[in-house]
Amino acid sequence: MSHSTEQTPERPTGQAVPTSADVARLAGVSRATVSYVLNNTSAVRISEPTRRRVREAAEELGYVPHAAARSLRAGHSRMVLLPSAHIPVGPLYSQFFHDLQWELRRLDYTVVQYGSVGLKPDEAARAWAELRPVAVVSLGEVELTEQSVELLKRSGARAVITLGTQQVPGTHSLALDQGRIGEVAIAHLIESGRRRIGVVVPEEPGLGMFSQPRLEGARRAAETAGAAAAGAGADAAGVAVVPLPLRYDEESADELAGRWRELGLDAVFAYNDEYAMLLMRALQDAGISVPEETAVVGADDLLLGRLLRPRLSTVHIDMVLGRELAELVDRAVRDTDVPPRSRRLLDSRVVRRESS
Amino acid sequence: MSHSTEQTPERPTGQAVPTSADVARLAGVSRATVSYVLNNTSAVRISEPTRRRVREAAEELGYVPHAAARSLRAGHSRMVLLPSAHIPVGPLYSQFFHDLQWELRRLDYTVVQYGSVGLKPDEAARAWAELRPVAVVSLGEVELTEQSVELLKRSGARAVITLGTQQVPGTHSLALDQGRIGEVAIAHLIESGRRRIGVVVPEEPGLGMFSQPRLEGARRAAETAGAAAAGAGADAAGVAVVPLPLRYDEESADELAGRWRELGLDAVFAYNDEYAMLLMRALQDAGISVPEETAVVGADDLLLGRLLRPRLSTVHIDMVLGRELAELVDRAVRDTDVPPRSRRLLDSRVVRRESS
DNA sequence: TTGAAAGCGCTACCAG
DNA sequence: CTGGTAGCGCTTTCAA
Repeated sequence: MSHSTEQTPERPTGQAVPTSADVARLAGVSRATVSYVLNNTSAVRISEPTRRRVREAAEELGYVPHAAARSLRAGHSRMVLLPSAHIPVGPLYSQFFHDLQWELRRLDYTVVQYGSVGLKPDEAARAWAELRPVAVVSLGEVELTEQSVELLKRSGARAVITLGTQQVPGTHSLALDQGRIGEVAIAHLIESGRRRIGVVVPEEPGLGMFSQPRLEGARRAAETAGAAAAGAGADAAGVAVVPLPLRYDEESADELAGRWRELGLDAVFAYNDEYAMLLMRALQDAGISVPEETAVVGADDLLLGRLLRPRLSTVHIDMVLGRELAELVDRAVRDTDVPPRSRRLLDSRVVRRESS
Repeated sequence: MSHSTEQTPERPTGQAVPTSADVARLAGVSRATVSYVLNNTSAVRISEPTRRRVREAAEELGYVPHAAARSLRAGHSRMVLLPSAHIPVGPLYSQFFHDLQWELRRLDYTVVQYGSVGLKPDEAARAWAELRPVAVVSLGEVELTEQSVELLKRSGARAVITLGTQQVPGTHSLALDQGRIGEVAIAHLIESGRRRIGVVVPEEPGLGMFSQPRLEGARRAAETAGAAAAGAGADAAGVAVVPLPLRYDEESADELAGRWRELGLDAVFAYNDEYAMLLMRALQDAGISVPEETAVVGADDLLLGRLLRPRLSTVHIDMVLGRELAELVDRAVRDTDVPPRSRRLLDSRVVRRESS
């Protein structure tokens, strides 16, 4: 209310974004001093009165440093970029995501999700590179090619980390090992004496990344069991795995249930709990008894599985800790020489309830 | 493989991020020319051979422009910042989110989600302001105060848009009107002859923003009905609305169902379909018949509601179009003088099935 | 203890 | 048609 600067009506609506120079002027010091004070630069000693004047001036003007200018000067940023696309994901995934962001922030990174819907891999990588992130953590929504990674690294990214099945050179890839989910599900069903096992493969776009590895894992488990049984001379050699395309709607489920008997299946791994609920309903409506005639296993261990009747057996997934990943990012950023290696960070186990 | 620049082994691992100067050098032109070519500046004509040389050089080096430098120079960015927190949200919300991003990108904005978990309103606003976004679209995860908005605007944000119930001065606030959801649900139940109506209020943190308005809407509907009935001399004056705190787990639901009869309720609006499923299961297990003894209404019109028995009545929510919002953002950014006004962009209607 | 000045990468004026 | 150059906001030597 009492500042001489008020008499400059050249900018109608207070459009001027205050800079450190403005702060310096108001505090009667140089821009350098402002920078020292506001960043608590320890290498230099500023008198307490000066500090206060600077701080008050900054407060007064509502000064906020310009991140772009800062990182331009510094030659690097502390931005971790998480590409995000449109994937329908459950509470597990989103919890993990949340933890990751939280931990990265604790380590003083600026976490930014970059919506990359509908961009081709190289376009996407380019767009990310423009922001000069210090690290990119791709949860697999967007496919990374080798040259994408190359581009990112050339643009200053000190760590590129991928979650998912892709194994791209130059990245730290954390295998979420979706295959294991299918594997344990099918192993459980075989152990329960089932022999012709359906595996639901959602037709929704964007889910292939999860469903394909699960299907492959299922096949692996069947082969393993077959080989073991053959070796033992048992009769289990003939385990069949049948892919079952399914859309997430009633019509598709009813259609599938309608031809269930001709498929001759005695069990199904339904991709996840939600698809399991859908399919189980359709099966029951079609007069197929669960688990007697057909066993059903979901995945994700959602609450809703316990609410169904029969209670749904499911694959419980231990999601990688956001904390662990955050620390990997930090280490990779600090020592560029952490060798890009793969680790598996997801384990799965069957929770048997009543549907299998 | 054949460049004279290869003989500069000063930087071991190709650490150098190529700049426009590098491109210029390689192409044998000035940095200005590089800029013109790469931005297709129409105000200036560059010969085709030169253009090609520049493009090839850029390609060669893997040059990617530095967004920070660019926007520093330009004095503004085209970044739209979406604060994101940890809210368990359904497919509606995430579809909307996706559309919004898509449309904003079409309008040539850079959309960035900024994880703002655990930041106080003013800290958050400051962090956002450092990035100098041209617009901020808060979907309500983080509370915006009047001075937050002031700060953002002073930092160059030309539009601050809030979705949610908050009505902050200086923002375009799009009322998602959660209240209306409770309103239509309760109106429907009253119309069906129910008089003592429970309203589930989730205890999960972060949901208050949705649940409180829904509860208030429910109360409003009850009052309205009461007044109308009193005016008509009818016996409906005594509509009671009872808040029912509930955690999203079986224990909490069983506990609630256990004292259901003493609550003397003949209907319940269960916040959404998932809570409805949880509660309905608990009620049925406790021997309460649905809908005879107690009617149940959910919200969100999820597929799972149709899979339940009885089929779940629900409130279908017409979510605001991402497209519409994107256009509002664009208009607000271009004409600063679009008056910040409120609009309601969500409508709701009851889908009656079997549970009510 | 503080100030002057250089320069990060980029674009937009003006000269040539 | 192309090149030189100033300057966006910031940090950080180097001098005073």
